Formats: sequence, C-alpha cells, structure tokens
Amino acid sequence: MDRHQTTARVSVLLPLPLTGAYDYAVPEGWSPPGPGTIVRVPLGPREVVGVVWSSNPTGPAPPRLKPLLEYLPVPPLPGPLLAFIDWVARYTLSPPGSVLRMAISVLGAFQPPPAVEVVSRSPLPPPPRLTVARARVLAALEGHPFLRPADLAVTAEVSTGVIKAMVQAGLLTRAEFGEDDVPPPLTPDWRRGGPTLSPTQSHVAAALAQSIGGGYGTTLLCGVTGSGKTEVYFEAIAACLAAGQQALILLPEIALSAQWLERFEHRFGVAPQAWHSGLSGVERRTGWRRIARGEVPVVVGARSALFLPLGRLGLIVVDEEHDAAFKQEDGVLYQARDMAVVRGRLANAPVVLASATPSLETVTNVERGRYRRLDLPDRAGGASLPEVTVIDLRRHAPARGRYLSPPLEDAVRETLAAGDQALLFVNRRGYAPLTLCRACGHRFECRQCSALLVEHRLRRKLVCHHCGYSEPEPHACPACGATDALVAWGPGVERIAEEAAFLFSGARLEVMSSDLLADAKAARALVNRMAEREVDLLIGTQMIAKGHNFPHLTLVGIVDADLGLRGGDLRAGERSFQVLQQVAGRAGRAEKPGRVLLQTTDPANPVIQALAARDLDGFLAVEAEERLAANMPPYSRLVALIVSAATPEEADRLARSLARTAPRLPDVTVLGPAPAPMALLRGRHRRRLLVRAPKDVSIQPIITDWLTRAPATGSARITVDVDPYSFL
DNA sequence: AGCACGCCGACT
DNA sequence: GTCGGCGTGCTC
Repeated sequence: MDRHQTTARVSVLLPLPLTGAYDYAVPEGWSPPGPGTIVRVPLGPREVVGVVWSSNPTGPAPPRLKPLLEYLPVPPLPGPLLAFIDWVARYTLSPPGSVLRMAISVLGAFQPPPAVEVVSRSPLPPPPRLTVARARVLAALEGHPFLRPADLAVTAEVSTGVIKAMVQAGLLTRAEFGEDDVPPPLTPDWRRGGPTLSPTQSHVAAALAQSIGGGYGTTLLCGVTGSGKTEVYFEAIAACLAAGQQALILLPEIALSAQWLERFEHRFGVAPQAWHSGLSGVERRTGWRRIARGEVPVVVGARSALFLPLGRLGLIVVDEEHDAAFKQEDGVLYQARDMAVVRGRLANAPVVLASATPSLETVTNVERGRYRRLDLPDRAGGASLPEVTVIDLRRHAPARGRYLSPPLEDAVRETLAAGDQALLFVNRRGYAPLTLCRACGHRFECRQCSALLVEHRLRRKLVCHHCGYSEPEPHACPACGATDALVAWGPGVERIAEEAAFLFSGARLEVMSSDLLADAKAARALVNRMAEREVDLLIGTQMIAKGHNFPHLTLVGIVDADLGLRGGDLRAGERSFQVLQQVAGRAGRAEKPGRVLLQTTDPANPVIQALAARDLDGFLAVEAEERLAANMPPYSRLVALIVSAATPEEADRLARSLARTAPRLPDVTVLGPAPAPMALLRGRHRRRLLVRAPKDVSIQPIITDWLTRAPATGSARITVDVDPYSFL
C-alpha cells in the first residue's frame, strides 16, 4: 500500500464489556496522547470516557475512524495500573473494558468540579458608619476567611440582597473556590514514635521495613490474635512514607474497622484516605482526584482499591489475607489477595500478607519458596492464650430442644458469678435454619432459590439468605393445611439468645448479628457497650470474630463447632478453623486468662483436634494432605463454568453442549455438568461444570477456545470463575 | 453498558 | 388504528 496514513491513530479502551480497544483518529494539530491518557470519545450516538491503551495500534484500521473529542484534565493512569488491568482481564477471562470500569467508574472525577462562589472581607477598611445588617455581615465573617453568600446570609440573618449590595459597594470581595482548592490532606507523620515493640516484633518490623524500595517480594506475616501484627506492619508503612512512596492497605470489611482507623491515626497523627463502597459521591470524587494527582500517601480500602491510580506504590499490605471476602463474587470475579500480589509485582513493590490463620494457598507458596514467612508467635503484653476444652455433645447432651450442654451452661454461670463476661458464638443468623411440618414433612423453601427459608422470629418472617426474599411466619402448613404442626429445626443466634435468657435470667444479654443491627455505627456502639462491661453475655454470629478487644471477656462458648465442617465446600475446614480460632482469640486478651469451650459431635475431627491444640501448622498439614490426595487447589487450579438460564431445559441444553465440546487434554479434567450447588438463584436455573488443571497449564486459552465452540443462545449465559471460592 | 431497531397486547 | 413492552445487536 503506497498511500500512507495521514491521521495519527490511537486505540482507546472503553469501560464497557467489549472484546477489545477501539481505534480513534487524533485530530490534526493535537499532541499525540500517551498510554493512560483519559479521553472523551464518540461511540454510536453517545459520548463516553475511555483510556488511551496504545499510541501506535497495530493491525488494520477500521473502515472509518471517529476523532477523539477531548483530553480530560486528569493525569494519565500510571503504566503499571494499565498493565495490571490487562493482566486481570486475561487471567479472569473478563473483557478488559469491564476491568477498566473498576478503575475509572468514579462519576464526575475527570472534570474539575464547578467552582463555588465565595465572598470575603475586602482589604479596604470598613466605612465608619454601617447599617445594622451590614455590620452583622462583617461580624459573621469574623473567623472565616470566606463563605458562600447563601451561608453568610443565614449566619448573619440578612437577605442575600444585603450581601450583593456590599459586593457592589466594595465592602466584600468575590472569589471562585474549587473543590481542588481544598488543601491536600495532611501527610501522615512517619517520624512519630510507635508503641514500644518487643524484641521479636522489632526484629520482624525491621525485616519488613528493609524490603521497602528493594523491589517486588511477598511476605507472609503470621501472628496470632493480639501479637501486634498491625503495629509491626505500620513500621513498614512508616519506612514506605519515609522513602516518599505510597502505601496501599487492603482490609476485608472496611465498614467495621473503625478500630483500625483509630490505630492508624494514633500511630501517624492523621487519618488515611479510605476507599470503600460506603463513600459518598463527593468523597469518591475528591479522593480519586487526589490519588490521581499523587497527593495521597496512604490508602486503606476494600478490594476495589487495587484499581486506584497510585503511581508511586511502595508497599501493599493485605490484612486478614485468608478472609473469603477478598473474593469478588459478581461482575469481574477476582481474588483481591492474589491480584494484590500481581499488582505489587507489576509496580515492583513489596507485598505483605498478614493473618493469624493464613490460607493454605499462601502457606503453600511459602513452602514453594515464592513467599517469605515471618512469625510473631507471642501475644503482646504477655497475655496468655486461652485454654480450649472440647465438649463431646454425644456424652454431654443438652436437654431436649436445647443447644447448650450442661458443662457449657455451668461455665457461663461461673463466669457471670465471678463478674466476668462471656460470649457465645453461633455461626447462623435467625432463629432456626429450617421450618418443618411434622404432619406431612413439608419444608419451607425459597421460590427463587433452592435454599431453605430461615426463620427470623424477631422480625416474624421466613427469610432466604441468598436473595433476601421473605414471607410472613406461617400459621398453617401450605402443603397439608395442618395447624400446630410446624416446628423450628436447628439453632440460630436468636434461638440461642432465647435459651440463654431463660437459663441466665438477670444477666445483661445482647445479640450481635448483621440483620439485627442497623449499620456499622450500631455494631460499634454494641462493641463499646461490651468493652465498657455494660453487657454480661454477648451472643453473636461471625460478626463478633473481627478484631474486637474485650479485656474482661474470660469465656467463649462455641455452640456448634461442627457447622461448616460439612457441606462439601473445598475450604469448609479452613473456614471453620479460621473463624473458631478468631473467636477463641477474643478470650483473655488482658491480664485475665480466658478459656474456650467447644461443643462438637465429632471430637476426633482433625479441625477440632487442631483447634483444641491451637496448632495452626498441624491443621494446615492435615488440610494440605487431603487437598493433595484429592488433587485440589492449591495443588491444582479450578475453573468453574456456571450456566444460567430462564428455564431448566435451556440451562441443561447449554450445559450438555459444553460437556460435549469439553477440551480433551491429558491433564485437564472436566467435572459435570451438575446442578450448581445453588441450582436456582434469583429466578435463574444454574448448572455448573468444574475444570481442573495442573497449575503450570495456562488454562485461559483452553477455556476461551472451548467457549467459542459452545456459544450461549437465548436466555442462557455462561459465567467463568477462575479460582472459584463459593461452592455454595 | 446504553441505545437503537424491531415485532406483539391494551388504550385514546 | 397507535403507544409501548423489552428481546437481540452494534458501537472504532
């Protein structure tokens, strides 16, 4: 072709689920934009914001190129973030645009916010005689450099007309004040001394701090509850700040970590930039813009913070790295802990994974020599670890219809009599997980999902925990019409609270469950009441396991340690161990020793045994052996293909078609199709195929190829979940 | 993701 | 006769 191109062409990635980037023409006379430049482009009948992905795209130009419309006044996205977005898209088999959307879907962040009109006192001396109203206006401005005219009118109790006239008369000066004129947040003071660290803590802190500036490397920071993990990685953050770089801390549930923010503020003097779904529009906008301008030294956030435009990333910390909440379960399906490691590698920054109960994946990576491990074996301040006693429910059966065994009941009584606090852990919300008709055997199930409806007696409702569907508590069986035949089956937190209120009348009892507390503030208030000893007996779900410190808590009762040991979930054992270990960690954090009583019907179970012995490595060894024998992760890789459709027939048809066209490769196993564990979810019928492949096989191209051979038709959809976590 | 175009039920 | 339901298809 001898006709060379006259207009420059760039490829632009749009935050939409398209197959790739689109090409646009750079208008004559514009400086060519570099990768990462945020631009506005035409798309069909509308205009969208996208990001320049390549300044010199290869391949044939599309027949007609539309021109770029505008370079938006924001710094370009940092190169390592672009590489990260591409990497996540390839790994999770998501359209790159969908991944990009997570990075730039901050509404209105690309235009400087409209300036606000403000007035201030004019530098001229006020005339000797002022009307009463004008004098009030000047008085109201005392102590304020500037105010919005409307606000000033309200404080001075005058009409806006007075202010207008004063501007005219030169008594007040007008100015424009933009959101960006707000001074940048204060820099955390890394020179402030932290708490005095023990020799072990100092040693570990120094090792972490030393990795700052030394390029990528992942460290597992393993320390039991109360060992001072947070304070230790704060030292790494301090070193990162001292080096002029930015630190990113990921937490599983930001909303509940007011305590974490307080600790940070205590150590560094200012609050970090928070990033989570609870932020308001303005907070997101100003936060994102500040981060993009490189003004923010520390960000603490949930999963999505991985996609922030941090350009001088010097450290990533993933706290509670084992937490299943790091797995994003809708939209782009990714494991934020694993992606944090990738983000660190691409930005050449060290990564710290912190946990008291690290995941088998992470520990295996240590054994393979990919991660380094640092241990904090002792509890800070010399507090002793609680003693764990296993109660065999077969030998110490509770009374009929009850769930607290005599030894646990006695222990609670003793604790309360001694003026101490006790905690009962029930990992199930509601009153009873099953409502059954004794006359005909009818079970109440959700119409939308294949899940049992859970009775919530306090709300007088039966609730589906998967889709939120609820119906009033029934009086009669809808199947056989029998009245007085419905029974509540199994324990929930409300039922245990009822039993405890009966057994320990006079004790100040409170229930902590996500559906009984209005918001994070209410949860915090309850935690405070517990810490202030205004509560004697706290009964709660998983919520209570998260890092709260109760100095006078000396007894933790685990009502049903078996919950979660069954259920066919790959990580059921791990999850039980983690939650139980955390709950056990609530007891005896101060000078008083604590004890843990654990009710089980299966005392010989290795999870129970390891818990009783507080033996993390022993537990992980048992778990590792089982996973290796079953050829399951982390010794192989799983990919789930979820087929969903409006009708069961459609779902079956596509699932069978996928099974027929499944790849036939020596090491790749395809299991299924089977009804997905949640075979009916939100009105859609689901089937699942599981692919298992060795870790060194690049599974993504195999799946992509497979999907082109069995395309979805009609209402059917295929969702690919690389490294699935939820088997429920 | 939007926003089009495109074919079948209850309204002025 | 049309207003409008949301089912498929395209956007450099």
